[in-house]
Amino acid sequence: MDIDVAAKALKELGHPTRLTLFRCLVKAGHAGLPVGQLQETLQIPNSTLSHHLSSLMSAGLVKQQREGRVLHCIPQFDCLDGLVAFLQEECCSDEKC
Amino acid sequence: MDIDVAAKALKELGHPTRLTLFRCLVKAGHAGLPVGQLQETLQIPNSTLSHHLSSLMSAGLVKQQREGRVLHCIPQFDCLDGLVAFLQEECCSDEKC
DNA sequence: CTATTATTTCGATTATTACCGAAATAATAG
DNA sequence: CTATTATTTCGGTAATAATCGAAATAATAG
Repeated sequence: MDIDVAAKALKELGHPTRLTLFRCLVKAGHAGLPVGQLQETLQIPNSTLSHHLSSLMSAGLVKQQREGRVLHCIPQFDCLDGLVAFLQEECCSDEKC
Repeated sequence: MDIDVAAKALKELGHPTRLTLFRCLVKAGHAGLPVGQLQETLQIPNSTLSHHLSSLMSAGLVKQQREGRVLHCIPQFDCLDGLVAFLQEECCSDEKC
C-alpha cells in the first residue's frame, strides 16, 4: 500500500464517529449494514452520517450497494487488511528511511 | 486500546508528512532520530516539523529525550502495536456493534 | 560572558473539516 | 399518478488544522 493511500485511510478512520461507524460495519461482517440502521445505532443526523460515510468511501474503506430502497454499506476488508499490513511493515522492517 | 485513543492516533498518523516522519522514526529503531536529522531528511521548515512532532507526541506515538543539545525523537512501539491490535480486533471479532 | 547550534513558540493567514437543518433525489408500494 | 421511506445534496457557520517566517528559548563550547 502506497504511503499516501495509507495516510488517507488513516485520516478517515481518525475520527471518533467514523471509527465507530466503521467498527459497526466490520462487526456486521461482509454484508455490512443499511444506512438507516447505522443512523439508528449512532443517533446522529442523517446528513452528518452521510458526510462521514462519503469520507470512508473516498478512502476505499467502505462501498455501498443498493437493494431496493435500502443502501447497504459494506466494509472493505481488503483495504483494512492492507492498512494493518502497512503499519506492521513499518513496525518490523529494518529498511532505511 | 480505547476507541477515542485509537481515533486520535489514527488521526495523527493520517497526514502524509506525519506518516512519513513516523515511518522514519520506526525504521530508525528504538533509538529514534534527532529532530535536526528529520528536518534534513524531510526538507520542511523547522517550525512545521515541530508542529507535526507535537501532534505525534500528543497521541503518544512519539516521545522526546534530550541529550545535550540534541533532542531525540523516539517512536513508541507499544502505541503502534496497540493500534495495530485494535484494528485487527475490529477485523476479526464477531462481537455485536 | 558571547557565540553557536538546536529546537520551539508566537502570530498571523489560509485551507480544510465538522456539523446540521432544510430541500432535493431515489426507489418502491398502492 | 401519489404517498412513503430512504438517503443525499445544498448552504451556511463554526471549529480545527496546516503552514511558515520571525523571534524566543535551551544547551553547550570557548
